[in-house]
Amino acid sequence: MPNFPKPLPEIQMTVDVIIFTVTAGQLNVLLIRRQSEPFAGTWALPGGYLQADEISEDSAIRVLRDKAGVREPFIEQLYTFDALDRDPRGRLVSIVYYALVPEESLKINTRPDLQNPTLVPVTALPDLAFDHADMVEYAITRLQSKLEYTNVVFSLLPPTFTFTELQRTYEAILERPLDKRNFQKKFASLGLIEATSEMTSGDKHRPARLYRFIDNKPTELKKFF
Amino acid sequence: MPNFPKPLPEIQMTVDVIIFTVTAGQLNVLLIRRQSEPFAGTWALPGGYLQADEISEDSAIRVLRDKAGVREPFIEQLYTFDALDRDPRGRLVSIVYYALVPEESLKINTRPDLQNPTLVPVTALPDLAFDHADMVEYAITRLQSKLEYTNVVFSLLPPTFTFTELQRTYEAILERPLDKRNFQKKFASLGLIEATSEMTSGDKHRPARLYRFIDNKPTELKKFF
DNA sequence: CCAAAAGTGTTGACTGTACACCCATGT
DNA sequence: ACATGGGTGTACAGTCAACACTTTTGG
Repeated sequence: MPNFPKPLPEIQMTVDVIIFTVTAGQLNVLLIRRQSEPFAGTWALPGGYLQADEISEDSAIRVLRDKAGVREPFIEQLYTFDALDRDPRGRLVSIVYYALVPEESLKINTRPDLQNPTLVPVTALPDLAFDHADMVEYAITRLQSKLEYTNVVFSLLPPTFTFTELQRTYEAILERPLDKRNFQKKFASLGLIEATSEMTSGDKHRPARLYRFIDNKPTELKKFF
Repeated sequence: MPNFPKPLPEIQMTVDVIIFTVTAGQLNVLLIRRQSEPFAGTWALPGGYLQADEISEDSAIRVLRDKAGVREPFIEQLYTFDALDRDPRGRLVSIVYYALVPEESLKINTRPDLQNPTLVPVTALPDLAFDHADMVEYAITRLQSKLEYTNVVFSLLPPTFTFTELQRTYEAILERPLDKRNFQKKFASLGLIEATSEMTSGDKHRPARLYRFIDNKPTELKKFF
């Protein structure tokens, strides 16, 4: 390639991961507190250097395991951020992934030596190190549109769930209320979920039917919402 | 980050670019013929090494200028490919962009010392070097869905165009015929284009009205097709 | 006058949206 | 008995999809 000088070794690569989960009707992101400079003490996304013998997706999966105790996440590459000034240490290119995790499969160990991994609602994000705020913003946009034409929501829910839990998950991410009757009609007609014979119990109201996803595989749909 | 060893310098980065244009009702990709090993003599996407002082998008824009003579393209990051065995020379991570270019703004110089840049219809792609076939396939899928909910098609058309040219562009990319009356109704109702006072002439049939896009900025739309 | 592409409306099916009341349970 | 969320149907509006003939030009 005539007009490209030879490869330069000064560029280093990192992988950052945006771990989403929905708790109590809120969309949350997992953040860590940086121990070292730059941005020591500031909240940031978990991540690390890309290893020469590891693909970036595996690297992201490793971060998920170490920081959130999650083993089989939904994970997808989001974007590669490579602005020249994004890291004061020099040219660092970051391949960013986002992951969707059901609340109950999270096993977060907030030990300081693991950088205090903490769930933070996206509606109340603190200042973030580097360009991590841009990354989160972009990931939310992507997640919102992904919800509308795929079945990825199953990655955020436990094996069985009520219609209301499903609807609350959508509402948390789309940040708008949905009509209960229309939501149920729509979802029922998609054929993605089926009723189980189980009902909730112990709540101080009428028990709710539990449903499950028929297959837990990412699928594209025509239209959604 | 306790469980990440220190940065390793052995990873190198490249930028590859998928340049799309529509000619004669066909979607084409610009390919070059590799001069050097590996894959010498094989068709490949144009690209080059990422420079330490240049962001990947500018690198992609430079490729466009050098190989296709294009100055103000629509360009978007597609995906970062980093499989361990994607390049026999070692660990090379490629940030891939795709660009949309109107036929008449292309100035391709097929000189062998510029690696014979050549437009090839996507329906008749030769074997490609590295994982470039995967890249093209993914880019086509992305382009198809992008067409359905954005106005990016303007990047593939000249400043003024007929309704039929617009429709043929959609058909070339979506790879299916569209109904003429429904297409015109739909597009007219979107308010993206306006009639000029000009008509085509010299064709051996009735002249057609020429239209233009009201603004040439990427815009998201509700629904499209 | 023939060939070629331009231009133009209507109908029926389907999909989306708005909206309110009774039910089953725990306290 | 009351409070809480569960569960259900209808009507109207908007959008989508199918479909064919007349017009204008060049040759």
